[in-house]
Amino acid sequence: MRDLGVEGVGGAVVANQREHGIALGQIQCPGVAMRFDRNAEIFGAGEAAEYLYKVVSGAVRTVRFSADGRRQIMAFHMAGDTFGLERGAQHEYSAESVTDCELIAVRRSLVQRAAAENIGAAQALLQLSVSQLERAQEHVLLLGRKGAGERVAGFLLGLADRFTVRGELDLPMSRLDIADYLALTIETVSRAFTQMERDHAIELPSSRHVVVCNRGALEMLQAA
Amino acid sequence: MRDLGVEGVGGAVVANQREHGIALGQIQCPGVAMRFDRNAEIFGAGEAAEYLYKVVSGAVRTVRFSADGRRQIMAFHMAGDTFGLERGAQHEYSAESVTDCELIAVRRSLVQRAAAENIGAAQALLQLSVSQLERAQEHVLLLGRKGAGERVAGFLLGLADRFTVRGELDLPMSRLDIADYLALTIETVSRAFTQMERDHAIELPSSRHVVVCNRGALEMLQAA
DNA sequence: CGTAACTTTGAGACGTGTCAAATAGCGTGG
DNA sequence: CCACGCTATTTGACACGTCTCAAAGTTACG
Repeated sequence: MRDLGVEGVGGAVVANQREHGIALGQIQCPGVAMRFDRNAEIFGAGEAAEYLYKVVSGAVRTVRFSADGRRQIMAFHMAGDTFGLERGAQHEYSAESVTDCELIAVRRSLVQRAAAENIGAAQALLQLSVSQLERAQEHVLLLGRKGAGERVAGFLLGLADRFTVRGELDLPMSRLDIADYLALTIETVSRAFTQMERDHAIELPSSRHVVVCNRGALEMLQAA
Repeated sequence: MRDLGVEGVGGAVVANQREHGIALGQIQCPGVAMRFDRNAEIFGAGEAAEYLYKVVSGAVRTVRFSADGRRQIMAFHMAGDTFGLERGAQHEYSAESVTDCELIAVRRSLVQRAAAENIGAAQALLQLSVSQLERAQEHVLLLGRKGAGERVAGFLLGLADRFTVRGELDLPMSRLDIADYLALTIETVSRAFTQMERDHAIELPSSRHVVVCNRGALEMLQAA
């Protein structure tokens, strides 16, 4: 199996925490601040699902492995995003840090109590779940009905919408992470970047730094 | 664009209804029974999302179209399944009957009120949403990390787990529906069925009737 | 019995994966 | 500050799987 270089070390609980919890509607669920180095395992598939997490800084990926070990990244979670929602008592997927990152972890029991006692909290939780469902459906459409170039263009547009600073975008994740999210190989992802550069849709001052110079061209490429 | 033969006719409200609503926890949300012919549109993407639906009999597919008209079936919903959950006020996808079917439609406002007044109902709704999220993630894994034969085998196993009667399975959907769910072509799906028959994993007395004679072999094929 | 829709089968084209190698980038230690 | 080594990325040539196009076969239904 491919060595993914994920460290087995746990995250350090940060003593001097400024962030206090996760807001669910009006309710603030108190939580613990944690810090992880890049490529650390936050939780693994099969472990007890004890916490709901919110990203304070950095980036996190949620990952599933198929029976024979092929890796599929389900989602990237950036600052402000929440992850760790589960139906049962165990995690169905694992979560790993993409970069060094800070998280807030709230005990699931607290979340459940908040939802049981406060309508707004319950609604916020439902909202969270349904919007993740929508993102997953978008992902299905991407994988099912788009070619390699279209997937990469769509991926960049999705990131650009949320994180572009003056037309510039810093990718926290490697080509391998992008490939495993888009169900391609690193070679194909790399070729797609190169092609988009040739088409003057983007510029690549460095491999992790993207300048979107022609959004329209990207949207054309995204097509599908 | 491919002609999918979906009729524009609405569903008839059944006067003499025996099913009365959808259960959410302890709460029974009263609804209206409806009937649709096969390949009828139940709702379209972009329409106002007024109802939550439950399948009483028959089968329903939820569908999204990519910008250039390629069709992706997100899920099949069989008797007992619920669909129509949305984040916003509009449907993000459309729903069509696969076969003649009977549904219960409950006004969203009633569902929301039930969830606001009753903890159990809110929890049931969340449960519904998270389990659909889990199914969508499984779908992502299927599309992202499996080959044609593996997808078809996985599809059959998923159906077989829920609807096998004495090792026999009746497929309500056409090869085209299966192809559009698995992101393959009808030709590739057909070849996969033929191959599984050659491998003595299944028998095909008719194209819609599957006898699973070697579940282990199917699980091998599903591999991935 | 005839017709239309659905399914199966075949041959060849195309896109992405695989394998191999060159290049660029980055942190570490001298 | 530079040299080194390691990792990440890019590029190329070729293989393989699925799609496309075409046609034959099957089933359902009037």
